[in-house]
Amino acid sequence: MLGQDGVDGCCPGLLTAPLDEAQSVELAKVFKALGDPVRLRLLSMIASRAGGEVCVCDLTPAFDLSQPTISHHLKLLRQAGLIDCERRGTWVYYWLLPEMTDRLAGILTRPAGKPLPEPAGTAGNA
Amino acid sequence: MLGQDGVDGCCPGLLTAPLDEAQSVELAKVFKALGDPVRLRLLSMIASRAGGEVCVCDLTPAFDLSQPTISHHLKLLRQAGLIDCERRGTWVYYWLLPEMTDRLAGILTRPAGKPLPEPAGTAGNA
DNA sequence: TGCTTGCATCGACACTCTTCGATGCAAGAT
DNA sequence: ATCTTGCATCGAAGAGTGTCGATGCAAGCA
Repeated sequence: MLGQDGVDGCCPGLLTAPLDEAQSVELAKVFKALGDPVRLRLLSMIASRAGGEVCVCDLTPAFDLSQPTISHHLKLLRQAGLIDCERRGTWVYYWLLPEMTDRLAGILTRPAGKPLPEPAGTAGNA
Repeated sequence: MLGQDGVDGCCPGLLTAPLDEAQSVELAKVFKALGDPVRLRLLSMIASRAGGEVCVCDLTPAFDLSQPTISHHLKLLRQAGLIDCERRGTWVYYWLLPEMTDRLAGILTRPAGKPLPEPAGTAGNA
C-alpha cells in the first residue's frame, strides 16, 4: 500500500491543497505507525545505525518489553513501508527505507513561496 | 508540551541518532495526532486555506461526521501543537502553526552527507 | 538425530480511541 | 429578557491497540 503513488503521486504536500479522502487514509497509516514511542525509538535506532542495518538481537534488549512485543512493533513499521528486513542465517536484520521518510518530509514541507499569513495572535505573539 | 525544545532541542533528527525515551514520547504524541484520516484532512483543509484561517462552520459540513466528533479532532490537533484557534464573535477560526510541521519535516529529513547504504535486497532490487 | 537459539505468530486481556446523542456555554438577534 | 445559532464538553458504546505468555518455525550445532 502507498507504494509508489497514492500519497505524492499527484499532490505536492499536505499543506498546499485539501487532502483527498483516499490519500488521507493511506497517509494516516504511516503516521499512525510513527505514533508510538517504542516504534519511534526502534526506527531511530535502525536509521542511525552506521552499517545501515540492525540485528533484532541488538534491538530487543534495549527495551523493557518482551520479545514478541518488539517483534510486533517491527512488523507494523514494516507494514507501513518504513523499514524492511531479511533473514541472514540465524539472525534477522532490519534497515530503513529512506524513500518513505523522504516522502513524509516532503509532504510536511510547504513551498517557500507560500508565507501562510499569521492571522491574529499566533506564533509570533508573547 | 514539546513547545520550544524537547524534540529538536538538541538532536538534528530522527534518523541520525537514537531517540531519547522522553523525546520519543513527545514526538509520538504529534505523530499520533496525524495518524487519523479525519485529522489529516482537517489539517490540510486548514493549512491550504488562502486566508490562512478557516471557520469551523466551513470544516464540519465537509465530513460525514457529527459536529462533536469534528470538534474533538480539532481539539487533538490543537493539543498536539499543530493548529491554534480563536473565537471571533459567533464563530471560531482555526489556523496552522507552521512551526510544528516544519519541525516534523526537519526531523524526518536526513542530512545529505549520509547516503544510508542499502545492504542487501532493498529498494533497488528486482 | 536431537538440542539450543533467534524470531515470528497466536490468543487473551487491559487500555485507549473514535464516534455518537445529549447537554452546556457564549454571542448575536428579536 | 428570551430565543436562536455556533461550538465545546460530557458520558457511553463499540472498535482498535499495546502488551504478555505460550507456542511454532527456521537455522546452526553436537
